[in-house]
Amino acid sequence: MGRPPCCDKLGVKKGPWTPEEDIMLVSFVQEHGPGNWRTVPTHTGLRRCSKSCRLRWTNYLRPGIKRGSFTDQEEKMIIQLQALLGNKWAAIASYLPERTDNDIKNYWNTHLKKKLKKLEANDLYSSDGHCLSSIKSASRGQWERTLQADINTAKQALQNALSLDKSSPISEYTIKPINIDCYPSYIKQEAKMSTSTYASSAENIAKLLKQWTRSDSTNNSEQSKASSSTQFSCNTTNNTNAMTEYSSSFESFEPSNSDQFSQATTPEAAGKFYGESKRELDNEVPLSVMLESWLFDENDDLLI
DNA sequence: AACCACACCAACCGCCAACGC
DNA sequence: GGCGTTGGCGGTTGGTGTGGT
Repeated sequence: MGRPPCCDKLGVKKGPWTPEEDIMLVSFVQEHGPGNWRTVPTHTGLRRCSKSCRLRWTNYLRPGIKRGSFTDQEEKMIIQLQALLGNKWAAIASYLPERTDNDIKNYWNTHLKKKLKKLEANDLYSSDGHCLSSIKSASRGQWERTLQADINTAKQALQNALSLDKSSPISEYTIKPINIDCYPSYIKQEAKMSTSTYASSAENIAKLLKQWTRSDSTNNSEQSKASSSTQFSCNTTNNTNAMTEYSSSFESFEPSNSDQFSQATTPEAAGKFYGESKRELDNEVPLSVMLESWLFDENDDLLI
């Protein structure tokens, strides 16, 4: 039983997003801010359900998203947090501000699960077939040192993440040199057509968006063919910059109908803009505090 | 070159909690 | 308090890319 799926309506498009749709969605968020997803399809003319729009934004288009492979530090942090929190991907993602819960979940399911299984298998039996439990006691000191090292790594990672949380995201996403190579090809095309300093300001984005929507159908179809979501990816470092630059252009944008962007000058408001949940913003016995104290406290108890 | 198997990840689905009326 | 709507979350799926044979 239950509520019928929101996407069962006739005429609602499914499947991969096209560059045109992306731009329409980005354009909407620029004007109205992220939220009010219900109104997105009607406002933009997108034939997508509100849920799909929200997902596309939070998992792909939202500024500040880091793509590409996970670093060792991120990996360790995910492992630690997963052990602590379970499959609470959203909670885990809140400690990795540049990663989405979907990304973390995917990474866990495709990489870490296997990796841990392997490690577990290696740990359970030594080369001569002895069970780890017997070894554990024998090499307890070594095991403890490893654990301590892991905790320190997690501490460091968490400290970094929390310092990101505590400082204003705005400062994190301040303007960096534009590296146009990292934008999706369809964006690059527009950029080359119009100006060499693409996305140096929100005005430019607005102009480009207008150009895009005005461009003839032939042009559009060519761009569609030449573009796909995978073209968002380039090397990891550059990609981070790309999204960072993308976000910086957002921040300088002053929407006419909403003040969500301009309000995002406080960490809280900015946090909200970057997709943090209300729960985290309220900071009422937040998970972050619990986790922080857990990791930052002396670990004497653990190492008896 | 063609086929297959596997890996990866974007997107979907269904459930649930929060919220407003 | 009941009900409908919306947003958020976690699990799962299916399309696409890639490597091996």
